[in-house]
Amino acid sequence: MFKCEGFRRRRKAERPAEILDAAFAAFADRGYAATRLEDVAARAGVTKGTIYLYFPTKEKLFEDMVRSHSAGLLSEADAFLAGAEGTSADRLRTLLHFLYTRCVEDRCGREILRFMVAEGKLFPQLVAENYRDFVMPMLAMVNALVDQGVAAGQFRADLPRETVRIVIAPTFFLSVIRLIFGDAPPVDEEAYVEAHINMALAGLLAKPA
Amino acid sequence: MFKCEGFRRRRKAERPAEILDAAFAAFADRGYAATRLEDVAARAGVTKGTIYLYFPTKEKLFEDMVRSHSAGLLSEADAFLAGAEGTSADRLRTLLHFLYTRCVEDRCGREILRFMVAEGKLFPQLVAENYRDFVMPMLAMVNALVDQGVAAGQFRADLPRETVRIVIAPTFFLSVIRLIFGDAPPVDEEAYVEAHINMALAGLLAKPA
DNA sequence: TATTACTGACTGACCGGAAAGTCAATATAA
DNA sequence: TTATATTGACTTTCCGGTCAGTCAGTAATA
Repeated sequence: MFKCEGFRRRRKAERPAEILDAAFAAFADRGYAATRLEDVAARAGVTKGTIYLYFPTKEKLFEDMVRSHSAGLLSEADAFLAGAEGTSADRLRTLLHFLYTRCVEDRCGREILRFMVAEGKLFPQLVAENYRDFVMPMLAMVNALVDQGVAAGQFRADLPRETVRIVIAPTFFLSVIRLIFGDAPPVDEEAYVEAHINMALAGLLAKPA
Repeated sequence: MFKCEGFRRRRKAERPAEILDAAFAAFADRGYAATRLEDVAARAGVTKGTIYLYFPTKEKLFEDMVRSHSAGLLSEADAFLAGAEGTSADRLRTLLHFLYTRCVEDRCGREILRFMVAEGKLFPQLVAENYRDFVMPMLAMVNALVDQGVAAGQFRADLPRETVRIVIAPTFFLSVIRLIFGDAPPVDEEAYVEAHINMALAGLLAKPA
């Protein structure tokens, strides 16, 4: 038997997401330990008691927040790359562009990285989950792209293992820079991205015969 | 009139360093907010009251700890690079080797990065200091190396700006990986370093005529 | 050398405020 | 009137910071 839809019911359905969003903002701002649940509550426009109607503890709230904010990134990457056409070099450019916009530019992607670095020790399960569900498939995706490039004769055949991680490392570096320096990082981002693509292709492309 | 040297005097001289070391271990383990001064005291083999004989507040203790643990890194790098001989490529290898051993392998270097990412917002002055005293001179050093390589005709002349940051980015990436995953990171480090040097040189070296 | 007086590094009990988590009371939609 | 989403005061625990007291180690005296 379904209850009638109404205002209270709608609130109840929306509360968890509202609280999770508030939690993201609060935890990102001050870190797990220093964030008070009353801060989270205030941001969500409720009081502390309400949070406990939907989340049993502060820890669980944090974990659910990270999960809800990292889900979806991967499928997005998949879709983004599936639509990419052209040479292997073109597809690599597309991928790096995606990483820069979605994982560096976008605050959510960055802050997830901060949570991993800053709070990972307290939430080892969350770290493992994130690696399994996001990092590994992402690396596999890049690996596949590189393998295709090699198979097509466009990329060098003698690439050392781990080359893929080297290729994407600069995106993480810029993320870290922005985590540390906020939105006014001491880096010329446009030139940085250009230098990155330049160097990645120099390392990957097969020498013209 | 100088007092006689004695046991008590010696302790007093050594206490600050002992407390700073204990603080490093404690803060690195649990983060700034979650670390209790009694943890620090216990690690140093004293009680909380003693800490306050040498440091006015928890914040100041943290700041002094970071300063004491990041000082020296730069002069070390300077010395390391000054002793490097050979081609520009050789000198670059030497530099990357230094970064990997001193800033990635060594726990101290890594944890400083964690402090910047995790606690930087609370200690903006510390961030600025670290950038000014360590990151900037370090970048200048690498820049000088690259410029020499270009001048000597060993490196390409048309390198985009920010290339230097791209070159050292993979060392930071590995640091982050180890901060997140501890001492058993899901990376083949030897292959990683090889791939890094390989790609850096591919991007930098002038094409043989 | 033996005794005594003194110093100061160190202690640990204590305070006040803050924050996680609880629950009886309230308010409001139906 | 009933059901329930929400509140906010309350309890408990914890921790940064304080300070009066302790006692090992040193110097002065006999």
